[in-house]
Amino acid sequence: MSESVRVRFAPSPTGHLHIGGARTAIYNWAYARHFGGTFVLRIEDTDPERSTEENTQAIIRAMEWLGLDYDEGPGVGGSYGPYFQTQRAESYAEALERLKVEGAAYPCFCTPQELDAKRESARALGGFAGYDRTCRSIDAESAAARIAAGEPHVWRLKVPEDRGDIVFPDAVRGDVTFAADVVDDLVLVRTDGTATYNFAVTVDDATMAITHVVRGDDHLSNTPKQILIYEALGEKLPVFAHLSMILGADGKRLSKRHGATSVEAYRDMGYLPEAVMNYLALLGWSLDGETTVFSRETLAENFSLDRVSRNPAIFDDEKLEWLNGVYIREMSAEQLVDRIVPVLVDASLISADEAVTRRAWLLKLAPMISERLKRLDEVVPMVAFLFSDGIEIDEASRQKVLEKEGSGVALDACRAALATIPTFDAETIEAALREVPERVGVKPKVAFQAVRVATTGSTVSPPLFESLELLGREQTLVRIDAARPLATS
RNA sequence: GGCCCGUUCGUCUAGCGGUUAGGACACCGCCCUCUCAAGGCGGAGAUCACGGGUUCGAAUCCCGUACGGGCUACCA
Repeated sequence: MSESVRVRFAPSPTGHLHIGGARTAIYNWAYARHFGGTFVLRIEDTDPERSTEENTQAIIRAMEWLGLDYDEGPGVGGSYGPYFQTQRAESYAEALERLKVEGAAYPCFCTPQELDAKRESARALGGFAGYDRTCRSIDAESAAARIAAGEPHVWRLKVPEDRGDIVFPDAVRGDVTFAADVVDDLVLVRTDGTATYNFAVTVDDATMAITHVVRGDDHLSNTPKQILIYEALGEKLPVFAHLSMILGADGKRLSKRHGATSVEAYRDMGYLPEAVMNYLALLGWSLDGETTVFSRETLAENFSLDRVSRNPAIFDDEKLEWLNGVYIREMSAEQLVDRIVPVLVDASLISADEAVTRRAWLLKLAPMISERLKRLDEVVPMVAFLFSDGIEIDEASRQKVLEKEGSGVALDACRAALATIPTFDAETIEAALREVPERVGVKPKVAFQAVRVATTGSTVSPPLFESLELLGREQTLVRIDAARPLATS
C-alpha cells in the first residue's frame, strides 16, 4: 500500500493548459500508469488575482481531450481531497501548528520595507540575499506579547543550524547539491494568514502522500526549501524529478510570442490528441532512440524517468504536423469522417443533417484525402470544390494548363466521353478518360490536367476520377462547359 | 551579483570508455504517378560548445571557460 506510486499534476489556473504543462501532465500520467499507481490532479488556485474557474475548466477539458484520465481530483474525488488549494487552508494551519509546537517555526515582525532594504544591501555586497534571521532571537514571551498586541507578523521556518548541505537524488538529473547556507528561514505563512507557495505545495504533497514529484525545471531551486519543510514536518521525502523547459524556435522559453501554446489551440487547428500526446512525449523522452510513433498504451508500458532528457527542447511544429499526418493516415474511413464532419459543418460546407444523409458519400471521400492531410482543418480548402455550385478557376492554373495547346480538344473529347458513359463511377470514368489522350493526340497529363482545372479550379486536387464521381455527372459537365471557352484550341 | 541546471546533425534524440557517432522531422535527388500527397530507394548534414586533464583509448569520467536557461518574494 505505502509502496504504491502516487504522482500529481498541479497546474495553477491562471491560464490555459499550455504545451509545457501538458508534457508534465503526460509524464506524470505515464509514470502512474506504468506502475499501476495513482495520478492526482490538484488545482493550485491560491493566486486570487489570476486564477479563474474558467481556466480550471479549460485545463480539465484539455486533459480530457488528451486522454489524461486522473484517479483523484476535481470531479472524480478521492480520499485525499479537497483538490483545490484554496480549500485546504485548514491543513496548512494544522501543519503550522505542528511546527510551532516543535519550535520549528517562529514569528517574524520585520516589515517588507526592512526586508527589501536588507536584501538590497546584501546583494550589493555580492552575496546571498536571504533573510538575516533577526527575529529568530526574539524570546517566546515577548513574541507572544507582540502577537497578542496585534502586531503584524509572518511565520518563518526555523532552519536547523546544524543542517548540512542539502543533497537529493533527482530522478532525471542525478544528485543535486545546494550548500547549507543558501537556504534562509523562508516565510511559511503570510501576514494575512495564508500559506506561501512552498509551504502549501509541501504540505499538500505530504498530506496527499505523493511519492514522486515530477515537475518543471523551474522548481528545481525551490526543492531544497521544500525538503527543509518536509524535514521539519517529519514527513518522508518524495522522489523529485525535474523536467527541462520547452523552448520556442528562437531558443527562448515558450510564450505567446511563439504563436499557439495552449493545448486547446492545437486541437482547434486540427491536431489529433494522440498525435499531440505522442509528440509531446517524445519531446524530452525517448523509448529506445528509434521508435517515434507509439500509442499512449505503449508510452505507459515503457515510460521511465531515467530516459527523460536533461536538455531543454525546442518545440518543432513541422514534426508535430508530420506526426499528425501519420495518425490521420492510420485512421479508418469511418473514423476520419467522424473527425472531419465537425470541421466541414463549422466551415458551412455541409449541414449536420446532410452529414448524416450523405454518410456513404463522405466515406468515399475519406480515403481520397487521408494521405493528403496533415491537419484536420486542411480538409476545407481541399474539398471545397465538391460543395459549391460553381467554382472559380485559379488564374495561375488557368494559364499553366488551359492555355496549353490541345487542352480544348481534350476537354471536348473528355466531355463527350463523360456524357455518354453508362454509370458515373470512378472506374468507368477512368476507363473512358484513359483512352481520350491517344485518340485526340495529346499527352495524358495535358488532358487530365485540363479536366482537373476545369472541374476543381486548380492544378492540385484529390485524385481526379474519384473526385469526378463525387462531384456527379451534372456538375462535372457544367464545369467543363464553363471552362471550355478559357481553353486553347 | 549569488546559487542550481544544461550544451551530440538546422530540430527532437540514441549513445552511458573502444561505434564507419544510429534513428526521426525538415532538406536534396531518383523511382512510382492523372496533379498534390503518400510510399520506396538514395544523398547531404555532427571537428559530440571550447580548453585542460584522467586513461593504452573519451561524445562518454574530472576540472575550468563560454554560452543558454531557471531560482533568488509575505507569485505560483
